[in-house]
Amino acid sequence: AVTLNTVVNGLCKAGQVDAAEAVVRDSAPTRQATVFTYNVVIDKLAKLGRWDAGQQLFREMIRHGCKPDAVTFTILVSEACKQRRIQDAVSLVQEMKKTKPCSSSSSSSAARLPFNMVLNALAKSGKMEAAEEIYGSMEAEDWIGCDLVTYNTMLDGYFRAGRAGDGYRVFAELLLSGFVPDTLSFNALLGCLCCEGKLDQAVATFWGRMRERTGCWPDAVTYTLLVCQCCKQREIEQALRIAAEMIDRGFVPA
RNA sequence: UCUAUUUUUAGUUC
Repeated sequence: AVTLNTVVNGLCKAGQVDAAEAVVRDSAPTRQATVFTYNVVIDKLAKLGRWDAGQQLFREMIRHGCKPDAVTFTILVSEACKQRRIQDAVSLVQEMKKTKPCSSSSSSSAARLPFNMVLNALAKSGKMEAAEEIYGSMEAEDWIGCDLVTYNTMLDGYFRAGRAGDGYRVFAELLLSGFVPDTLSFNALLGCLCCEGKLDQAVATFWGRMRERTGCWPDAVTYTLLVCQCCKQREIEQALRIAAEMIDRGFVPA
């Protein structure tokens, strides 16, 4: 098995993917190929944009009793997202949920990665119903779970979809799960408040809750968001106050 | 062996 990995790895590095694929395929009856072996080739195929070939090998590994791990799914999902094949990415992650890859490279955070990637792709394309479904299954499965990135991604999705109410709900869920919101969480929350026209609450949050016991500070995004929103609402005084702090802290106006 | 996993931008004029 070690030598097979070495050969396959070498072939891939030398750009001989087809040969590598053939070697892995021929070795199937001997069961010498490990997840690692398959991952190397599937990754190379993905990098070359050969989606179908990658899928095929993925199916083959399963058929031959080699169980894909979190890395396998990450390879395929990241490639699917890159190619805007959102539906494929969703299907992969659903399949992963069913097969529940265990041990080896499947620490909880490794398992979470492809799910977060899909969530991001969905949030970016406004498909929040689909995102919500995945998010729900992450919460439900203890071997996956949600992390700050998960919550921030959902928050951002709802913010850009203009769905403030759902944004607040996710923010509450973040807190309920015991996470401490960071600057990104607050930026999305502030965005939700602004898009609902609750500028006063956004400003209050900015000066208050955001810096209390969270240890997080406004960043360039926070300042841009609030200064622009204040200007839009003709709250020039407030805009200037915020801009002043921004300058104080060494941020340069764009 | 994988990683595109999370954030912003007003008004004016045309």
